[in-house]
Amino acid sequence: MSAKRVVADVRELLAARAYRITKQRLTIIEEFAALGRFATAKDLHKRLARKRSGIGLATVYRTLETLQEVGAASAHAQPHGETAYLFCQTEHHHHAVCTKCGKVDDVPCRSVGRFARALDADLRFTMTQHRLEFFGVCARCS
Amino acid sequence: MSAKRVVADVRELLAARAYRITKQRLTIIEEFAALGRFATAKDLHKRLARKRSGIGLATVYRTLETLQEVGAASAHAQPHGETAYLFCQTEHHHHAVCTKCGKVDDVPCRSVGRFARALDADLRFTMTQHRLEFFGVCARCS
DNA sequence: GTCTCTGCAAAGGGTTTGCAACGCA
DNA sequence: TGCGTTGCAAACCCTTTGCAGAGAC
Repeated sequence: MSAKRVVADVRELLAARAYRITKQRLTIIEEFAALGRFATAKDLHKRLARKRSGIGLATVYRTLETLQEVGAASAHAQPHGETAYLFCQTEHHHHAVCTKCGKVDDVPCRSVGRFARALDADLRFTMTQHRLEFFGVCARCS
Repeated sequence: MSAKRVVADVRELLAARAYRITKQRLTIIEEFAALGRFATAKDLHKRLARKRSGIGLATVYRTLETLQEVGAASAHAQPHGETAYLFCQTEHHHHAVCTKCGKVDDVPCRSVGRFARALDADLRFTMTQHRLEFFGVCARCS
């Protein structure tokens, strides 16, 4: 998917919820979408600063929040307190994170039914939600 | 496993790494192990305060850190910044969290091989680590 | 023109750290 | 007795908020 296409898609998501299309939001979305990996608000802010965008850190935070709201980003709290964000527009799925280059692939959600059945049988636990994360080495790095 | 047994086990883990067995650490371990669910440092601190233990919040944090180090606790960063800790001594496994009562069951790590093979086939991604979390309703709550 | 959004700086909240007193080994 | 541990308070760091001016629609 081209960068232009991605920006256009998110633009629609924003418009659909009556969010305004501002220069700052477009700039952030462009940078964020092109990244293809987890980034903290500070990471993004630093990258935007290099381009002399003049966008404030608070705006980055507010935009990331908005993107989550319209379903174009997901947030992942990290052990030491910072939150890592990932640009992702697709339905429910999981992530395969390359531990070498940091790139994140989407993993469709399959085979979870097996777990659900095993849980019900073993613990009489009825699963309603799940979260899976995979870490390893991607094709390019191996 | 009895409470005494659990405390004795952790005592050994601490001693093995030359950590000192202090009154505060034992008190925290007892409270934490009996809980059987996620707790933040503040949660534990509040519970300990009720028992007039006089243990400081910083000590709770330091003890939780130590427990992670010896493999008796795991930390889970939460969306809004707080970290939830779970007392757990067993090998690599996963958690089934009851969304009604908050109790956490351990889930042995099975069937992950399937995911690994699928990832390798689809994305040429070599999985080295994974993290699975399940949410739902436990036996007692259903 | 209205009402949302932005940038700045200050406030907020969780966690860590410095230090003197304490207490386990 | 020596050195790890504790309690307190201050420091830290990430994130959120208040507000006045700017900008989208």
